[in-house]
Amino acid sequence: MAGRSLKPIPKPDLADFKVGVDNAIFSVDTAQNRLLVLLVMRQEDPFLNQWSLPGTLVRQGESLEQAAYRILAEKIRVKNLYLEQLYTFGNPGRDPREAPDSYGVRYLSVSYFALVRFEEAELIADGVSGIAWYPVQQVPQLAFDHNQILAYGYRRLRNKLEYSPVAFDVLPEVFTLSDLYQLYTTVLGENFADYSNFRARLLKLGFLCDTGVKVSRGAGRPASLYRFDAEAFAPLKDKPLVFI
Amino acid sequence: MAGRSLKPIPKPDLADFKVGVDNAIFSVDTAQNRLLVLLVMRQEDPFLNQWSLPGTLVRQGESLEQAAYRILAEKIRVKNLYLEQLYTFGNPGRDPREAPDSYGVRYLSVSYFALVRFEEAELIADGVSGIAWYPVQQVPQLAFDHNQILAYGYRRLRNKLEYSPVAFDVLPEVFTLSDLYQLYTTVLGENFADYSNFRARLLKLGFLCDTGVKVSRGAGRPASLYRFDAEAFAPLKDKPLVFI
DNA sequence: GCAAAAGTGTTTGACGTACACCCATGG
DNA sequence: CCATGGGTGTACGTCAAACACTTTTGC
Repeated sequence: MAGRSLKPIPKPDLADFKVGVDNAIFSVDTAQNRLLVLLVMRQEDPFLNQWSLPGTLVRQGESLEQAAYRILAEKIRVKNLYLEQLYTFGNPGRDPREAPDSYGVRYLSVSYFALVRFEEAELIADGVSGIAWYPVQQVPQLAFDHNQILAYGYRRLRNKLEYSPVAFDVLPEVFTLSDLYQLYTTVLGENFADYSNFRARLLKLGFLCDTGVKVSRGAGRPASLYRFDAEAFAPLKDKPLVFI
Repeated sequence: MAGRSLKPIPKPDLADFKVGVDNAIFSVDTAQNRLLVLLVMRQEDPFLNQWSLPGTLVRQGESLEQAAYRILAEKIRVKNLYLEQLYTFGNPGRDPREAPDSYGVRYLSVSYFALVRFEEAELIADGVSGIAWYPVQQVPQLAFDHNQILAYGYRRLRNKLEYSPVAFDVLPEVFTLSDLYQLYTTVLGENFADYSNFRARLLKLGFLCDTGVKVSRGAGRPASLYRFDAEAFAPLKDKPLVFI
């Protein structure tokens, strides 16, 4: 009825989108007890010369996750990492490139959250663009709504640590229980069990096996090196766990 | 260097997107102890005449959440509900409308998760389209990747129940503790504390207040009607809670 | 009175919390 | 030998699990 032509009635005013992927990439510098997030200096408009989360626009034939891995690989070289989707921000007007009359293309951002091993993460500086680890407590004003994305990622990181074994994706193959404890305190603060109880709980879970090898770091009794036993952990997967 | 023209170097092959919002809308039929999800019969290609989650494409000037509320309001009339973003699916090829040569527009889906009160939810049947509550255990093959979205939403629902007060968004103003317990068992199965312990734990949390009013349903001792006290709950917000 | 549903209480064991204390090394 | 960090043990309180039992209704 009252169609404009022979073709089916056109959909009312659908928005056209470009889709971006923005990564909140965290790492833990246990030596300095700092939780870091990777920021890059924008090389183009909008927000030229302002810090932002590393991001990219999704290309033809590329999945969202592929885009997330691509942007990550462009910025750092890393062997071990944990990555998962975070949240999707798509309010109209969130990107200045959208025409002010709200006509034209919109920019949607699918954010990803990543945790990488600080010691092995090698930043790829191309000599032009700025790129740096920032302590999460000291990040400046970021481009777009990236501060919001970062806050979201930070919250997710803290939750993940409490009930999933992400820490082991980012620790070396072998590590001391102090290393593990320090990672937790750096991310979560001091507001949880002391080392003694943390140690007892983790060991009782049964997926950390003592390699027997001792390592001495400066003064004090040498620590045992432990290994995360993926097989022993498998049955606990998807079970409600408490690492706190 | 080697730019094609005076204009800045064009971005390599960015994908163009339409963005859809798909809702996994759940409700609990406590009378029959069934967890239901809302399905609609598709009226157009692709997947004509196949069941799917209610969805829509995002319009100009419309936020993702607005689109989620719009599609929900088109299908059911409901006063109380809980809604949150679920996950974003954007793999190339997830929608048959995408040209097979992977050139042309892509269809991305931002999924939302909703919980509504079954008794007050009034389905809007326009006489043409099919719309129905399906027990989650009996949903048929759905259009697109909607079975995957549903599985994702179902998992989220179970998690939410355990550590957040979503149940009270979907219970009547006053309710018996049995009502509450039945809602939990319907969603989570029987694999948690018995009624006695459930009751004791919830009451100790202190945000359920006894109205004093009794209600009798058939045989058996009449039950007290309780009310969720939002003020008493406020300090517990964002704290790790266990409703199990 | 009896079945059915609501509500109370009690026992037990597991576990988190907060400590005190022993062990092994470097300087 | 002592400071430093690693590692072990214990005492206490809290709470989840299981279950027995009482109360109040309909029939």
